[in-house]
Amino acid sequence: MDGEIGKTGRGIIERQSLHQEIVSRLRDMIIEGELQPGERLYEIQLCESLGVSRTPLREALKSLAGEGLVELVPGKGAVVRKFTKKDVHDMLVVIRSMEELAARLACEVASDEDIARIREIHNRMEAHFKAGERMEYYKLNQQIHTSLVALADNPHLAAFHSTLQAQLKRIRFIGHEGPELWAAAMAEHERIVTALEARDADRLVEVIGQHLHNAWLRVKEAV
Amino acid sequence: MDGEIGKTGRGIIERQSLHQEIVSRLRDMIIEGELQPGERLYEIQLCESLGVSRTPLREALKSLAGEGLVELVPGKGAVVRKFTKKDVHDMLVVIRSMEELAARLACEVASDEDIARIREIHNRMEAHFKAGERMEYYKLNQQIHTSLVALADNPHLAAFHSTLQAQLKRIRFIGHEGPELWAAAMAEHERIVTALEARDADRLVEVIGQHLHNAWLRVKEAV
DNA sequence: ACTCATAATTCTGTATACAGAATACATGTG
DNA sequence: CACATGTATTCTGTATACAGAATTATGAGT
Repeated sequence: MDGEIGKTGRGIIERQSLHQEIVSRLRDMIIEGELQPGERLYEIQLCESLGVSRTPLREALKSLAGEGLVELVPGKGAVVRKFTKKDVHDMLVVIRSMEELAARLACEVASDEDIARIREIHNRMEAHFKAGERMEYYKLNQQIHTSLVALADNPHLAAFHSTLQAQLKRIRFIGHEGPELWAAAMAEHERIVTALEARDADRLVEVIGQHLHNAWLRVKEAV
Repeated sequence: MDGEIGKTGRGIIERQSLHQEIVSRLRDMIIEGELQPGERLYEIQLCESLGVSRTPLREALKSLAGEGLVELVPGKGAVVRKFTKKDVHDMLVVIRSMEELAARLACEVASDEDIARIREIHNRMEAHFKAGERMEYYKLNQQIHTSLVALADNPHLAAFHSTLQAQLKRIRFIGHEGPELWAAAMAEHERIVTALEARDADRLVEVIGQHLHNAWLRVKEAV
């Protein structure tokens, strides 16, 4: 594979700052489980596999620490952050509250076009669901939640939501629910989009709350 | 003044990692307005004033970028983040939602001793209010909000709240309300603590929501 | 064989050095 | 005098080098 990024990306786009590239690269490695929770990150080792020197790598690790994906132990270095069951629960409580807030705001300020776009994503997601394409479904699932929060037109809320979602991604990646739970999640999404289209804030909040409560039930055993 | 930190702190405590020291030092400089919003941060200049080399300084800037206090413009470096009126409003909306969530959780899980400790902080704050000691009041004000969130026993919520509070600190620092607004804020705090002691979640949420809504009214002109 | 001490190695933390990009300034031209 | 262009300087981005701490390996003593 040889995934060096040091000399790639020189083509059409003038490269979007090496820093960002290292960060998102490492983020993906953590989320996809290539770097496992609790695993110590040896700098030189990572440098070689990424084709970068230590200085930018260390800076990237500092950024990831800010996102809560790695932990910096002084004198020991970086470790992939480990989440306990309580951590996951706590995070879901917070993300639920954030999405509920976003829901209320979105019902007020979102344009009809924005809402239509959500419906469109939802439809595509349903297609992947029916086709049993887990990965594609999963990605659109993330996207629909992100888009919903974006409708609230509150960048700060969106930022917090985004980092929380990144932290949870790793967990949800594991949480392979069976077909019946999957179908239930899909149905919840349908209710969410419907409530949004009706701009029924109270109902939307209730449905989203339920959806994330169920999300906890779905993953709680897996953690 | 000569506030170098490169060779200090070698005494009793073995020094709490230079990185953290630089970060909190810069954070203070930003919050207290020594580094003004929009101001470009020249690395070498900062290095000299802090007595540190560029490498750890740059790493600290990356951390601060994660906290949202500085902005990293690729090819240009770090700039103290500038907040618009909408930014401040958006942040207060989010922090309000977080504190409301914390309030509900706190009413359930907080111990009587924890609540008593909040009352104790409140009393000290009231004393400073009566004595007209703004700075001491201000610090305890921050502390009481932080402590309230801590009662919810949700570290993730607490972390987000903390970074938001840091970002807002700079603003509130400016927002010097007159005596009558100050008294109103004090009265709101009294109601908050009372509701907490009664573990009346609904009322607590309402009062906190009002308090932060008023906080917006108090600072909106100053931004 | 086990334990403790000591040496060797490895890794982190920091400083310095160099290359490329951005900015500012000065000079020349219409 | 305005504007463009070339040059010089400054700053960022990255790599390398060195010092100190942590970890692991080694060996002597019991």
